[in-house]
Amino acid sequence: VSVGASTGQQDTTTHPRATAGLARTTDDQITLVGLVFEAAAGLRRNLSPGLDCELGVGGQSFDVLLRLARSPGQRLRMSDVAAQTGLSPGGLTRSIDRLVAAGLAVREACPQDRRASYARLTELGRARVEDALARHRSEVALLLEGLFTPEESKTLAALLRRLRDRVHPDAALVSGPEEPSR
Amino acid sequence: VSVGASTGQQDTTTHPRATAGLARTTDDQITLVGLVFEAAAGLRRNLSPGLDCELGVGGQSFDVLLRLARSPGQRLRMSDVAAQTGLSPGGLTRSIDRLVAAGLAVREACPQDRRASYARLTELGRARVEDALARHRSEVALLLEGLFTPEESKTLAALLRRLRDRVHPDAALVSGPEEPSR
DNA sequence: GAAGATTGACCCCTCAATCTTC
DNA sequence: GAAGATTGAGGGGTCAATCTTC
Repeated sequence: VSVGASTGQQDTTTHPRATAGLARTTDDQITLVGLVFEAAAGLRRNLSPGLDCELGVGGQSFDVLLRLARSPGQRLRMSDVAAQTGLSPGGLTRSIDRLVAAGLAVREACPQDRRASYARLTELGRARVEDALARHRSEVALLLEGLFTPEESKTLAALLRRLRDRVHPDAALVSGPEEPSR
Repeated sequence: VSVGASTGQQDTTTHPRATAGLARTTDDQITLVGLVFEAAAGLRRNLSPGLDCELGVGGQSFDVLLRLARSPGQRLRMSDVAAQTGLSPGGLTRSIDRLVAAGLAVREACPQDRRASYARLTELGRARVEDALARHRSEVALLLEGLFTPEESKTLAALLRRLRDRVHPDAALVSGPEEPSR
């Protein structure tokens, strides 16, 4: 996808008609969506390399690893991870395959429902997540240094959270307080 | 990449210690970055199908097409498109390949620099972009209906633009006022 | 030698079909 | 029959190597 918000600060009325008839009416909403995509892509390109080398399994696995790490018992059912991360079932299967191959996670059978299975972080996996998270923190801090005041940061987070809850509500589902398990 | 901002509204103090020792200290900045990724992923999954079927060439080409459409003469040098979209040179080559195969764009030699080449939208390409943009507009409007007040929308866009300019400055580079070209 | 573009090798995701278990 | 998970096929991306032109 990726939609362009592109045009600089003074979007409208820069170029009455850009050569042909393509309207330059940059709807606020289209611009907004484009900015989200561009910001995400920019962040990704800035932050991926660090996570990649820290995890050894492609930075895209970080999301999955983090979800597991934040869950009680460091384990989650496959389909729950898929819902939270937004990955397709197939994509998640392969993602867990890689983590298993790297020794960062293991699969466990689910006694209550023999169709389902859990993915659980290994000790190595837990350690790697912590390392990667630490590095991620410092890289983010460096990248965003001086960009927002605390209030701005708060405002941005609140608005983004509202957007996220609209377009990807499952991402907010954290495993919730269950019995500490084991 | 994709980092989890995950936890719902009441982030902190939901789960004093999630079974093991992984700190639940959700730094504001980490959360912010995670929210950007989650919002972008959510928007993508909501909006891609529409663009896909409207363009016939995978919705991810929309960004490239839009950049071309917004440029004078509907053409841009390959490397400029790559910089604006954030695609790698190789990725852009293949993306243009697909557009050419679909009849939406053509390659043109650059007289001033025989190393470079232009990608230019065909008439069909221009028409498709307009159709896709129209559909995109209505889908976005539907998706974001009632989410933000105009002021909130403005605030969010301003903050996101600042973030985007930090992490992906080239995205703002629009071809700028040149001679209308033909 | 550096820059613009392309190609080959490879990684990762999605979709649809399949199998098992509810 | 529906849900959870996996697999095969295929699309689309990156990186490194290469070729041409500056």
